[in-house]
Amino acid sequence: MPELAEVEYYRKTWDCGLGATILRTAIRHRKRVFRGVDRRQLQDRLTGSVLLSSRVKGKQLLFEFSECWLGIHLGMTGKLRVEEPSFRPGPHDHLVLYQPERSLIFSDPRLFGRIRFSQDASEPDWWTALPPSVHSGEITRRLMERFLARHPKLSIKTALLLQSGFAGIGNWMADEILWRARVNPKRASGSLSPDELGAIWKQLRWVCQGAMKHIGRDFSDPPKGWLFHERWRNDGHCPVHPQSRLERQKIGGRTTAWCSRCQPPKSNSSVRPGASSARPG
DNA sequence: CATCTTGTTACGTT
DNA sequence: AAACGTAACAAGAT
Repeated sequence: MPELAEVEYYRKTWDCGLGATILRTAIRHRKRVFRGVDRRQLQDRLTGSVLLSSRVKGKQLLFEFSECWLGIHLGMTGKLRVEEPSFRPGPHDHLVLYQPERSLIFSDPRLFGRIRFSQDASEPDWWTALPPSVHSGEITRRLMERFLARHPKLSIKTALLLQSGFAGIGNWMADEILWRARVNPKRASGSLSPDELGAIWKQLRWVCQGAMKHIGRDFSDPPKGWLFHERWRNDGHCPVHPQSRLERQKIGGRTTAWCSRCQPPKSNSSVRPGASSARPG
């Protein structure tokens, strides 16, 4: 589930543990979320250390401790949460950090998530090597266009899901952006006009900002009018064309929803009914 | 029982 | 060498 704003929300759930010591830890051994990590070392280092800070980059999380760094990727079903100090982990609770006043929990039933670990003095290499978040300001329209030019044959939907270029964008955000930009998800990245690229850029920023404001703040849904509310439904309809059933198809292996009226297969740049009033931004 | 899933990654092909 | 397409990963929901 977690994309940009969901990941930011989960990052904040552990804020209550900032400045507090880890008294002990519990992990589920033999789980693939720890692949490549020395579990013993992880537990030794975390025990007695203090949670100092946290940061997010795309869908990746980094927690700074006084003795080490803990990286978390939530995968498809990962979550962070907080429970009482006496918490007893269940089958999907892979890492528990016990503090005097609470326990911090990482759980992930589907095991696509991943834990990373480092004892380096400064930010670990695997963190600094990650591309900046798509909404960070380091990503410019020029960078976006250069990235798309390197993947000219990919559908724009598939390209938006590449974390090397759009760190943080996930399946629903990509659909939301393309619907608002009125670009058909199957369009080849290399076929997009400057106007279409401009619309994608604008809506990319708008959707990121809106997601952070609503979901990132308290995990509340985005406002009415977002494709978000319709795209999961089997009988979802376009928010601006209530009579138009959303198209649904797999593109690049992911379920994609779009409105055939807003997002026709070929661009029709001449006529865009309702373009000015129907959508924010 | 069959099919679906809001994410990567490995691997073979172009 | 890159870019590209697809299977695989695992487990719960429908």
